[in-house]
Parts: sequence; structure tokens; C-alpha cells
Amino acid sequence: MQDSMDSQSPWKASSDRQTEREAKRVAVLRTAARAFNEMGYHNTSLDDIARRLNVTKPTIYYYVRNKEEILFECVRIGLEMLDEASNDVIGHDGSAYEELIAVMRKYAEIVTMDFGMCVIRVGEEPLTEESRRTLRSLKRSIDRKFRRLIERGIAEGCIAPCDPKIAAFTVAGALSWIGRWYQPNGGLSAHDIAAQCIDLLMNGLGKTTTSGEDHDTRSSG
Amino acid sequence: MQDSMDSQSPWKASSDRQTEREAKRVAVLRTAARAFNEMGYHNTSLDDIARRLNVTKPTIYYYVRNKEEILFECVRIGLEMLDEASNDVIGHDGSAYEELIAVMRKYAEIVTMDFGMCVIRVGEEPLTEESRRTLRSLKRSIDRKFRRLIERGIAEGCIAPCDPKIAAFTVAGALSWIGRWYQPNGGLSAHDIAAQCIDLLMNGLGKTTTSGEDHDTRSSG
DNA sequence: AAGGCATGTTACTTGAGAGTAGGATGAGGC
DNA sequence: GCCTCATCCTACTCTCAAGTAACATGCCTT
Repeated sequence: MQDSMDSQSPWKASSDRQTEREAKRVAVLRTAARAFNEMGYHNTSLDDIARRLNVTKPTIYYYVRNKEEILFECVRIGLEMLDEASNDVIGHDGSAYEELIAVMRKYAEIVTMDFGMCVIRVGEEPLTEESRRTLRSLKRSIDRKFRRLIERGIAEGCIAPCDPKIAAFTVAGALSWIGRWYQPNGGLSAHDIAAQCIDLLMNGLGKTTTSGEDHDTRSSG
Repeated sequence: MQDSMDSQSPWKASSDRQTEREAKRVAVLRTAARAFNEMGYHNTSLDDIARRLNVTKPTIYYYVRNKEEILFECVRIGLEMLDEASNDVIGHDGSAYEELIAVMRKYAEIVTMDFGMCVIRVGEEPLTEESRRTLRSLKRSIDRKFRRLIERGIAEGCIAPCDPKIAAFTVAGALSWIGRWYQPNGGLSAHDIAAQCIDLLMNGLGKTTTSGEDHDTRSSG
């Protein structure tokens, strides 16, 4: 992320080249991700992607090896965003309860973004077993963090005893689903949806006369 | 659903022919649904489906018009199962709370079955706009019932005040997600998963000292 | 100014798989 | 026994989109 205005030295220049190339590669991936999310992987041809970028198909091949690599990278980036979101939050002096909510907020936000949405909307069937393995291990990492957070919450007494495995799946499922039906131009903002969804997951649908008011789930972070 | 043992009359015989034909058609659809769920729509060729049925591709075309019709029918059947599940439960003297839980149980069960899983796993991008419209209207019908049930629950005082729209989406999302990762041969039974998932959705992840013990969510129905 | 490399283009090959034409087989009715 | 219709097969066509070959353009260095 260096300043690209100052391009005196040839090294700097070549670095500019590199970053520009990288930027274009990302543009290919992001444009593809959007197309995949709108029309699905198989209904998106490389010509479609090229057209959106105002280039021709072979140009795409200058930045990626093949169509599969595009999908793989889109999903990988999405998963890495989710994984990093946990890392940003976890272990920073917060209670498990607070951290869990913070992670959920980020999770919900990411699945409404281009790459994050790819993780949810586009399946991984088109990928090779090798690629799937890599992505699976990333998913496991995310899931593990969720579970640990829930386990910690149970130990700390702010989360009800439950099977952390199923709880993690349920939470991730409900949040992921947002990425499936969310429309950027719809009436509801991603933020509001996430807030209410998280509220429901934490407090449940059933009416319970809560005696402890110390946890503020509905804060507008 | 007549008894097909007694085949004396020619009408009965011809009816047997009809039902046999219908049974084969359903076999095509069910086999296709399984293949779609395992490998995805586009990675499943009609030759694949034919092979699983021990027939050849043109035989498939004797029972369905084209590949799109197969997908459409699979999803339609799945959605109709979900819709009927609500009808079976709603309005039979139960409280909104009880009915909601009963619907959730059925919902979770159906998304682990062949056609129900199709609704969740296979997208609708390959379908024509016409087909999508039909399916969308079915989905709306299911969603509407969920919302009404939640609204009723709020009115009856057994469900916490919330936006029924988002609550319905969250619940449906969490339950649908089961169909995405559930493995029939995995360690957990669909029934157990559903029970815990529903428990979490009703009571929430957060620990609340419940004063009312009248609602028994964990009953083993 | 000349050569080389990065970037893109036009025009092609190729394969997979959806869908079809037309014929074989066999059961039931007349 | 013969005709008809349902059922299923072999052998094909045809389209679409992924991927490639080979050439054009222009900046950057020397």
C-alpha cells in the first residue's frame, strides 16, 4: 500500500507495475465474484466477465490460469476475510459474550460483500478435490474459533450450556443465510438485518422474563 | 394411492400402467435430486443420472422434457413438502408457540431429505424466469406462514416482540443450513440436530435466568 | 532509435454434454 | 397370428463456452 504518486526510481516503477497488475487481477476476481453471485458460476462465461471489464477473454487468462482458479480465489478470499475477522476480535480483553457478538457482526457484514457472498452463494462442486481440501481447512479454522468462543462463553457463564458444535453451525447458518437473500438495494440495510438477527440468536425467539439486563445486545455499534 | 395388487379390470390395468409410469418418473427425479445434491446441477450429466438408473439417456427423455424440468420439479416438490408441513400443523388447536416448534421440526427434517435438500443446495440460476417465478411464489407462501405464526406468537405473548420478517428469515436460514452440511452417515442424527438447533433458536445462546418453565422446548417429539 | 517485455487482440480449436432421429422389443387386445 | 402402442436403445447432431495460437501495440530501458 505504498504511495504510487512518486515514481522516480525504476524500482518504484517496477513495483508500481506489480501493484497495478495485482490491482487488475483483483478487479478480475471481484467482477467475477459479482457475476457469480448474480447468475451462478456456470451461467457466467468468461466472455461475460471480460465484457464487464471492457476487455476480451484472453486478457482474463493473462491474470488467472483458468476459470476454476477464479472461483477458488474468490471463495478463498471470502473465507480469509471471515477468518481474519475473528482474529481481529478474539483475545482483545473482551468477554466471550462481547467477542462473540463482535465476531457475529463482522461475519454478517462480510457475507453481504462480494467475496464473502461467494462463499455462501456459489457452491464448491466445480472445484477439484485439491482446492476443496484447502477451502475446507479454512472453514474448519473459522468453525473452530466459533466453537472455542462458545465454549469460553459457557465456562464464563454468559452463554447457556449447549453443544458448541451445533451451536456454532446454527449461528453460522443463520448469519450465512443473510448472504443468500440480502439485496443491496432492498429496504433493509445490512447493518440492521445483522443487528436483529444477532439479537434473535442471542436471546431467542421465545419470550423469557430476563432478570439480567447487563448484556446489551441491541447496542448500535 | 390405490392398492395395486388387484389388477383384474382393464381400467385398473391401465391405471397400473399410469402409476408405474408415474413411479418411474419419480424415480428419475429422486435419483437426479440425489446426484444434484452430491455433485451439483451442472456437474451432473443426464448420462450420470441414466447410469444410476441402469438405463440410457434417451429413456430419461421419455419421462421428462429436458434437464431443466428435472431441476424445477425437484425444487417444486421440495417446496411443496415444506408448504404442506405447515398446513399439517397450523390451526390445529395448538398455541402459536407449539405450532411454530412443530413446523420447525418438520422443516428441519425435510431439508435433510432428497427433494428438500435440493431446495437448499441447488440454486435456481439454471432455471428460466418463468420457472423461478413459480418457485418464488411457493417460497413466499412458506415464508408468509412462518411470519403469521410468529406474529400470532407475539400477540399471544409467548414470543418476544421482534420484526417477524427478519425473525422468519433467521429461523428459516438456520434450519435450512442443516441441509447444507448434514451427512446421513455422520455421527449426529437429523433428529438430534434439529432438536438442538430449535432449542437454540427458541431460547437463544445467551444465558438468561428464565422464570417461566411452562414451555418445554426440549421434549423429544 | 531499437529491442524487449507487458499487455491485449482477433480468430481459432476442442470437448463435453444436451437433445434428437429412427429403429428394436415386447406385451395386450382383437 | 397380427396390429398397436409403450418403452427403451444405438447412433447421431449441434451448440456453447473453455482454452489457445499467433499476432499487434506501445511503453521503458539502454
